[in-house]
Amino acid sequence: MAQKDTAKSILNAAEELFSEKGFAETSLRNITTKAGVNLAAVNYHFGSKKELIQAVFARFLGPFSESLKQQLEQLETGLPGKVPDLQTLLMILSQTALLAGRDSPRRLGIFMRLLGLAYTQGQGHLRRFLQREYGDVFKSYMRLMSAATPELSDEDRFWRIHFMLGATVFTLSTADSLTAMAEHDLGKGSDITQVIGKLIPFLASGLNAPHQDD
Amino acid sequence: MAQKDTAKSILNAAEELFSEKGFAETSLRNITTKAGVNLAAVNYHFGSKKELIQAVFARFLGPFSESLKQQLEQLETGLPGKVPDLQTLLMILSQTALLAGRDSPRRLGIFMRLLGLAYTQGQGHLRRFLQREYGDVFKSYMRLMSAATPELSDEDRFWRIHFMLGATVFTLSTADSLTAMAEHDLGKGSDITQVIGKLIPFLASGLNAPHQDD
DNA sequence: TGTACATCAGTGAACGCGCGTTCACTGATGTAC
DNA sequence: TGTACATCAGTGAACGCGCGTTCACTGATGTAC
Repeated sequence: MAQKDTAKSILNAAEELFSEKGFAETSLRNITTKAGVNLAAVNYHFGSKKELIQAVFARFLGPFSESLKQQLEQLETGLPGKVPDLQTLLMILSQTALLAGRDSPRRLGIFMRLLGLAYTQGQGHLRRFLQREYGDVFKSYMRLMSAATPELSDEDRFWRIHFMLGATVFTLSTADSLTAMAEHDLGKGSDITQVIGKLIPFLASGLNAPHQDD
Repeated sequence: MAQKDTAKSILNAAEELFSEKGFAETSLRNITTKAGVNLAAVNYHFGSKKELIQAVFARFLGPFSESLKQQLEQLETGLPGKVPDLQTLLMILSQTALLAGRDSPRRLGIFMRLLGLAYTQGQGHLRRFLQREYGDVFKSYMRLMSAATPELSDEDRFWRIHFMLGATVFTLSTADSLTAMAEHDLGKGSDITQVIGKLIPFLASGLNAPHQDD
């Protein structure tokens, strides 16, 4: 095996296995067997299992957040002083995500599953890592979101953005089994681009729902 | 400790720890220490860790599904031949869920976190168990949902129901940290009933979004 | 009413196993003089 | 150009540890005659 291939095949195997089974249920022996490399190579290249987990996220989120940052800057210089509308913002986010996962059609689904796991499983180190590395781009995007929905109260916007996040992470992360179900029950398969196409009107409509008093 | 208390305190401790850390990350030693019982008591009362996990779900879902089944039957006998509308169906579901978690305000959030874990973590045995035990009530409810949204194509309905499910499971399962965030960022706390109150208009609006061609 | 036995909830200690990590080592490649 | 040394990627075997499970056992309660 040529140099550098070892680290790469560890990342590939880890990404897939983590997304299928979760972090704790996936052992380094699972990963190195699948990758066809020596067990000790994980600790040699990444230091520890925790750092391997972070590296898996960084490989996806690094390019993604870079590309998102550029898009947002272009928007600013293209239309100085103007605020992009909601539709534009949602499109930018989904296009950037699709682009970041373009290596394989399953990649985005796999990554969404990882993101869901990061939220639901313990892994405090992972949340701190994500916050530290990508917190700034996230905040920029959120500022634009606020500007694009001036009619919403801060409270309604806060909650509805999280409703959107939930619908997105959950359905894209289970997109594999959902499309299989749709194929079986309705005779209509779909790929992740089509699912996103169905998701966006749902999200936009939910976000703009009339305010309802408690 | 009086008889039967041992099994109950194991269930209490397991429910809480599983929801905090996931199934694999929670050891029987964690659970029995927290419950203040002997390690071997888990296998004595439940047989194995897998069966303990199922028992945790059964304790919540048993009463929940019974109560939901009754509500649906009452609906049928109260308005024979008529189909309940979407608003009614959503209300019934959320009321039943709130009722099933009434022991403590945190209970419903805890259970939603468990449900999210059941989806995202391996646990094939758990999905089979849930399907076998509660598949029928689920199907009845879905039939009513279809009847209540005749204007939607089967495909749009299928996907939008899963978008709703995602938004619900995700936000209710992280409701603790989200309300803390809302309190910190906006100075406005909220309990789970209020979150559901905000969620329902979002879901109803998303489900009824205009159809958009791919 | 008293005795013998059965059932039951719970216990303490040990079992083998797979885990993440460590470490001394190898062999190939690069660098200095 | 040749030799000595340093760096680097990767290896094989072992480490101690916490895991789920098992098992022989105890002591209290219930049942039969």
